[in-house]
Amino acid sequence: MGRVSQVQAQENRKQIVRTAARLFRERGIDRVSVAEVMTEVGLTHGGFYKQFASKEALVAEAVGQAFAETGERLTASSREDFVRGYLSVEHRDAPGGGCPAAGFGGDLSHDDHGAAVRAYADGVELYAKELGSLADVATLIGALVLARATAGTEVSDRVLAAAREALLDRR
Amino acid sequence: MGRVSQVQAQENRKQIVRTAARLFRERGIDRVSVAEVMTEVGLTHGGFYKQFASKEALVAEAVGQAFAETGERLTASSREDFVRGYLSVEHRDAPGGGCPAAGFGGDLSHDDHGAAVRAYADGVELYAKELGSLADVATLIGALVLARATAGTEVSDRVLAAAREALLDRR
DNA sequence: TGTACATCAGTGAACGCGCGTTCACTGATGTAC
DNA sequence: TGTACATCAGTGAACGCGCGTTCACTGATGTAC
Repeated sequence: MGRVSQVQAQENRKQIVRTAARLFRERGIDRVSVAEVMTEVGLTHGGFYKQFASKEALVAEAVGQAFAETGERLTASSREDFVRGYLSVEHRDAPGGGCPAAGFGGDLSHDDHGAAVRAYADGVELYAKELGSLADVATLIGALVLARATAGTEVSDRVLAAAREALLDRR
Repeated sequence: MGRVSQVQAQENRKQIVRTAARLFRERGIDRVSVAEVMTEVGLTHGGFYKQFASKEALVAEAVGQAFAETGERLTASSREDFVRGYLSVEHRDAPGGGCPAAGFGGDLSHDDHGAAVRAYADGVELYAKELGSLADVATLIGALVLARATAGTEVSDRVLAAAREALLDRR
C-alpha cells in the first residue's frame, strides 16, 4: 500500500490511540507491544513511527484518551448510578473500557511518565468534583483495584459491596 | 565457586525472596529481571533455577513475603499510628518496603497469578480485621495508589490528607 | 576419626524469543504550473 | 481542467538488546564405609 489521504491518516492515528487505551487497560502497558496495537488496528508495525515519536508518546495520549472517555460518562449520570456502575462486577471484569485511574495506576507509579501523570492527575480532580471528595475517589478506586487483584476469591465481591455501602447508604 | 552448605543455600534462597519482594514493589514485577535480583543478592543468574521453578514461582513467594512483613507491622501498632504511617509522604515515596496490596495491585490484576492472588486476598482480609471494614481498606489503598500515580502534582499530597481525615477525624 | 565418592549450589556462556526502533522502498495523494 | 513531480503514510525486513531459561561444568559439601 502506498500513501494514504491525510483524512485517512488522521483516522488511523485516532484508531491507534483508542485501541492502545483499551489494550493497555486490559493487560497493562508493559504487556502490550506496539506491533500488537498496530495489528489490531489493521496496520503493520513499521508505520507507527510516522505517527508517534515513541511508545511512551502513545502511552501519554492513550491515558488522556481514556480519561476523556470516562469524563463524558461521569458527567452524564447521577452520583448513585455512577458509583453503582463503577463498583459493579461488570466493570471489574472489563478493564479495557473502564476506569483509567484504576487501570493505569500500577503502571504509572513506577518511573517517570511525565505527560501521562498530568492527564492522570486532571482525571482524578474531575472524579473528585463529581463525587464530592478526594477520599471518596480513593475509596472507589481502591475498591476496584482490590476487587481486580483478588478476582476469583470471595474477597473480591465483598470489597465491592462494602465500598458501595460506604459511598451510598452511609451518607 | 563450588557447592555451598545447605544452611547457606537456604539463607541465599531467603535473600532472593526478600530482595525480590523489595525490587518488585519498587519498580513493578515486569520491570525487574531475574538476573537483577540475583546480582543484588550477590549471586549469578544461572543458579536461580536451582532454587525456583520459574520467575512466576518467585513472584508468588515474594508477594507472600511482603504481606508477612506488613502483617507483623500492622498488628504491632495502634489503628491511628498505622493509618498515619500508611498515608505518609514517606510511605508514598518508599514503595520497596511498603504496602504490597498497593505495590502489587496493578501487576496482579492482569493475567492469572494463582498462588500470588491467594496471598494477596489473605493479606487484604488481615487489613480488614485490623481496620474494621473492607471499605476502609479500599480507602487506604486507593489513596496510596492515587498518591503514587500523581506524585509530583499537588493532587498527591491532597489525596493523602483527605483519606487521613476520612479515616481518623470523621469517625 | 579417615578416606573415597556422590551430590548438587553456584558459575558463566549460550539459547530462542519478542521487544522497541530504524530504514529502504512503494505508490497513491497532494501540489505547482 | 490536465499534467508532472514531490511528498509521505504505510510496508516489511532488519537491527540490537534484554529477557527467561537451559546446560555443561566446578569444586566444596555431605555421606557411606
